[in-house]
Amino acid sequence: MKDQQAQPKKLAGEVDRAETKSRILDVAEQLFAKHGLETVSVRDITQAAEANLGAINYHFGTKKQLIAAIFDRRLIPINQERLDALDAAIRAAGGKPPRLEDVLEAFIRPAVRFGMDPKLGGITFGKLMGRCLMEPNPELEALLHIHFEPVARRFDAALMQAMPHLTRVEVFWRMHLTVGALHHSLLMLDKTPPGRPKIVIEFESYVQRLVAFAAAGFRALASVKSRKS
Amino acid sequence: MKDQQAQPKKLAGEVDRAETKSRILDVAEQLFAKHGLETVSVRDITQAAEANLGAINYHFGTKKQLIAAIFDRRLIPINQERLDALDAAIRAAGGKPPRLEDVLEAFIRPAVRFGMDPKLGGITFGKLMGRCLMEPNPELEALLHIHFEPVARRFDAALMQAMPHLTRVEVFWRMHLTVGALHHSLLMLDKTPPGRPKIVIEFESYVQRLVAFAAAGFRALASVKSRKS
DNA sequence: TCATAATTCAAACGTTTGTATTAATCATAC
DNA sequence: GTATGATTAATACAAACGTTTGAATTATGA
Repeated sequence: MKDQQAQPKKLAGEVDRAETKSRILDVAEQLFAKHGLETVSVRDITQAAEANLGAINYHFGTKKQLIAAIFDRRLIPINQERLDALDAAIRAAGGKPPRLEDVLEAFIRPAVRFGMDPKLGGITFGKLMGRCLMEPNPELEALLHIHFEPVARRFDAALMQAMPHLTRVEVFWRMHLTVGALHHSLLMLDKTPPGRPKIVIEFESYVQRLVAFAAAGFRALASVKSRKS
Repeated sequence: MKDQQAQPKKLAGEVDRAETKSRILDVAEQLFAKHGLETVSVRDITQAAEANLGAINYHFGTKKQLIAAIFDRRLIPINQERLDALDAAIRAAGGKPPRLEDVLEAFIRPAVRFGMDPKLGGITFGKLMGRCLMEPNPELEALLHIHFEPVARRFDAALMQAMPHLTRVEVFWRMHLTVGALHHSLLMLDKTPPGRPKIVIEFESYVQRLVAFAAAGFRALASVKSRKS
């Protein structure tokens, strides 16, 4: 019935509209980002994607597997670009420890770049990611762990080189503060500040702000131990 | 039937166990913090609280009103303590602008203090708060807005005095990065770092870390505009 | 053209959800 | 005690959920 879907479609009258499967992926990503994983039902998705109710179960198996597919599609390129950028930062340092700002930028920039505007308007996946980092769903947690574990390992090592005075636990700590700030800001980007006018974000300066904020935090906390406690 | 619940109970054989209503509040707070608002059903709560299924609807009206009651119970004292601490910081400055660290500590310390250990083990409300800040539930958003709007207004003003070079939008921005870092860290506190041993947190040094991280971020970003963009 | 596989479709399944209902129990005031 | 209002209890309800099913439809390869 649906076993050999290695080649879901050979070649036929395409161009009319995207395949059902990818249409569902796009629509589901947007709805999940806007309203949350549990709030959005498979009926919401299939209706918005102009597909049949059974389409999600047919193409993905279950709702959870659809969610996993959405994360796979975004997280794999994001984390690949992170590792590439980290390699470049280490290479640029030429034997010496990499610059703290370069390491942080290697981590932050891909999240912002892929988090926004993949032909869908706005921040979409960035918001989805922010929400799901906070959610207690254990299966989702396991999925994210698989994606992030190798990335975290390499960035931890690089950060310990860039900040030799910090222990592993302290780097772990500060990195989590950075991740929190990053994703919270991605989520808040389209909220209006106290003064009504909508906030405008320019990609490059946004990344620089985040990097500067995080880098300062890393350096400041390096001396907190000698100041207090 | 249940209209005049001004005096839910006069005075009788208490001490055996807490009232049903407050028992539900405690249990629901813990379950919501651990598993999320949508995942936990009213049946989960009433069973864990050893109450009848109808108890939530009887005492609170609806599940959403129970959630609102949970937030009211914690947020009112937290934000009151924030405002008191802010007053103290301004008073301590004696006419001059308050110290940045004092303002940030006035905001952060109550969240950590009330977020953890109100006779329940662990971080409980801190986690719940972190999750719900990210959630797209519009009614919840409205509830949080009511609680935070006056607090945000006063802290914005104080931060603009402490950092006179920053515009209102820039303060808004940085404050959100700080809030993101704060709540993400509260959520992550009981996760284990890469090295297996569970992380131990000491209240005072934890607060100082967060304050130092945020203050450094505020100061660093003050000069980002002249550096780039 | 015909057989075969892939996809779509409409309908139904069994759970679980939050809430409402109605009667029983309890404590208090007269 | 007895009447009154507050609480608890057991059950019922309609709606929504994710998933399954089997037939109808479409596209593909011989």
